[in-house]
Amino acid sequence: MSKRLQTESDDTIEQVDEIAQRLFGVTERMRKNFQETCDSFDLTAAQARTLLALNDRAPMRNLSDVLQCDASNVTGIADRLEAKDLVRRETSASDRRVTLLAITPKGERVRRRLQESINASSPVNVKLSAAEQTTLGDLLAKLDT
Amino acid sequence: MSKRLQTESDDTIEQVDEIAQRLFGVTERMRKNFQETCDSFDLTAAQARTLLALNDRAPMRNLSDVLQCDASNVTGIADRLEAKDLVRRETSASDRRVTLLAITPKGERVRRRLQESINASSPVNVKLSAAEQTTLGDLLAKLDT
DNA sequence: TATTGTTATACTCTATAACTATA
DNA sequence: TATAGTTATAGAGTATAACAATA
Repeated sequence: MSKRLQTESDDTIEQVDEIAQRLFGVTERMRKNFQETCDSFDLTAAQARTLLALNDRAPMRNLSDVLQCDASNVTGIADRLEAKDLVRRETSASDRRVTLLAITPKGERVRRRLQESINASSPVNVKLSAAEQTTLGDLLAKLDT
Repeated sequence: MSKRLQTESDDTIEQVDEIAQRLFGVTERMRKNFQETCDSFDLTAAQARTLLALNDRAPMRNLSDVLQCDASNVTGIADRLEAKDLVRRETSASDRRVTLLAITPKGERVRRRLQESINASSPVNVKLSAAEQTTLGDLLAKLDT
């Protein structure tokens, strides 16, 4: 292998590594941003994610899939959201084993403000034009397949 | 505000949210990929990150900055890497308070194979062309400022 | 006085296993 | 027999505080 080709290969590897580092860096910052927003709403990240995932109502089991955590964790999250009157537990009519988490009117108001706050402060929204956002979305979609 | 403008605004918000979700999704998969590679090398993620950060030798304090963790954590990481003969502790000649972590020949071989394995399996490398990688890198750089 | 690395300890997050009530 | 949710408990990861050695 010639020296020139070797160099090109090294450049490629470095670019891949640099992009990976930046991906982690960007999402880490967005994660911290999310955490700060959660703090200002007096919610843990898990509680906020649950609220955002709750369009209307959903089985608790369903939520553990969305949150990518064990079902046992959802119990505590639901307890604390219920204590804040942001969600309430309902027994499913069709399967009495299933408990649905339903968002309350207060929870719906919080959810909406939370979503707005997150999107408004998102670097994706602040730093990129609409066209750049589309390009980024397409590239990420490729990575996601 | 007209109905049409309202709709456009909603579309933008949805796009921002979708891109954010995909960013988290992509990095989460890369993180899992990294974890699997670490497992196959019988290293924890923290040990692997330390090894990758160690070009030659570095003060332990320096490493806690790079790893973005408390200095007290580096002690344990160094203990286990030293037990595997991948690094060794050296006292700095210029400041006897400072302990340097120096990579061993065995550590250097492992580090190289680890880096190759990670880059080769990276979605950035596998799923994107060189041109797309450059575009992605530029967009991430914008997000990172 | 301040800093490096160490130790002991505590806290958070998450998973596992056993349990109940339903199916 | 299998599944939804609960409970108790254990593990990993990380941070805080006190300490010895050195600057």
